[in-house]
Amino acid sequence: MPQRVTHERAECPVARAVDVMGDRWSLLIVRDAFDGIRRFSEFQRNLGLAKNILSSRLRELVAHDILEIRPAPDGGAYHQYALTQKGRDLFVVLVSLRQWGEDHLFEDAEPHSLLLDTKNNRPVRKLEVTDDAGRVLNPSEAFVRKVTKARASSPTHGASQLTRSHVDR
Amino acid sequence: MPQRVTHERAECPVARAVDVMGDRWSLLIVRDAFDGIRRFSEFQRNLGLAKNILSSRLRELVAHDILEIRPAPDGGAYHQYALTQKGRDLFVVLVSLRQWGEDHLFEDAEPHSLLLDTKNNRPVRKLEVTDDAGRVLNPSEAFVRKVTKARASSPTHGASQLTRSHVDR
DNA sequence: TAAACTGGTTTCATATTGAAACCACGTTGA
DNA sequence: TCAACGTGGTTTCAATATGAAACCAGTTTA
Repeated sequence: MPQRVTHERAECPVARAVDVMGDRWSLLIVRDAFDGIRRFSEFQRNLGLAKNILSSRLRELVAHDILEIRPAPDGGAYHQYALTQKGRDLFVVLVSLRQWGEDHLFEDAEPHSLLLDTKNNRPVRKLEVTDDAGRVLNPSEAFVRKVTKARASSPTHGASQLTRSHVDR
Repeated sequence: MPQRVTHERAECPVARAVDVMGDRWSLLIVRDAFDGIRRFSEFQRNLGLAKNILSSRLRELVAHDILEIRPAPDGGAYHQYALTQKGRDLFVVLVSLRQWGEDHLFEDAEPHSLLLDTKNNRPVRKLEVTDDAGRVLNPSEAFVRKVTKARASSPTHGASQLTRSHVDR
């Protein structure tokens, strides 16, 4: 009985983020929102996904406070889906995915859309991971420190949090 | 008849990237690979996903040249899954997701793992999108320019590439 | 006032996911 | 030496998610 595996309570922020945004449509919906798309039918036309799926994804994104519903600005009957601050903060994620895609998912001569800055119409700079002094870090120069159990007051002291079910799946 | 919608040939690099990495497991497998995980059973134990799914995801990641299979370093019978350069280039994507998760998916007092730089054990700096001169850009200061049809030699001249099926779905 | 559009929901078929059983091979270790 | 165990899977089958299409109520538009 496969119920969807969830990482909602994971201690790893990547896992939680993937839990929320790690599907085939949510990130593309947010991308379109950055491009100014606001209405159901626009999303649907642009993305070419089924209406029921779009409906369900929009509902989830609103529930996660990534999009919010606003009344139509012209007083019309419909409403809009707009990015919240939490949604706008996905900008870097989208840019990183875009840059990786540009670098690795297109043939050399193949054209792709470009992210330009409004001021001088030039491509955005390549993102880099840096230390707190601004020095560029490659993957081998960083590591993940697992959450440290609260010192001297650990509730479930010795028991590893990594313990998992022991069935053979 | 729902066959999986694909964005393989999209002109938008984000769409292609999501097509490859936009599922519940691929990014987490790559995350674990960054943490030094190499073996089938380690991935399985760490992620707690079913073996058939892991098997299929590893196969896809290898097919996409994000992971590669290497012989066991100790000459053993098993083999390893190691990141390729294309896989290592996902580092920024993972870091951006991590930072978004840290900022928006944890309660204030709730502990989470941390990405530190090896040199001085301090958290990595927050990623920022900048223009080509290094000036920080917020989402409203950038825009996507769609691929421009080759000037003066457009093959399918007037036909919009955004045309989609017209059925009501 | 009828036609078209908007923003959905419902229905139903197919695809994907997940758990568990199974399996071949290699290694321990008694 | 041979039984038990671990590894790295594949197979089977049930449950869930996705997608296409039909449907629908309310709103514009002609």
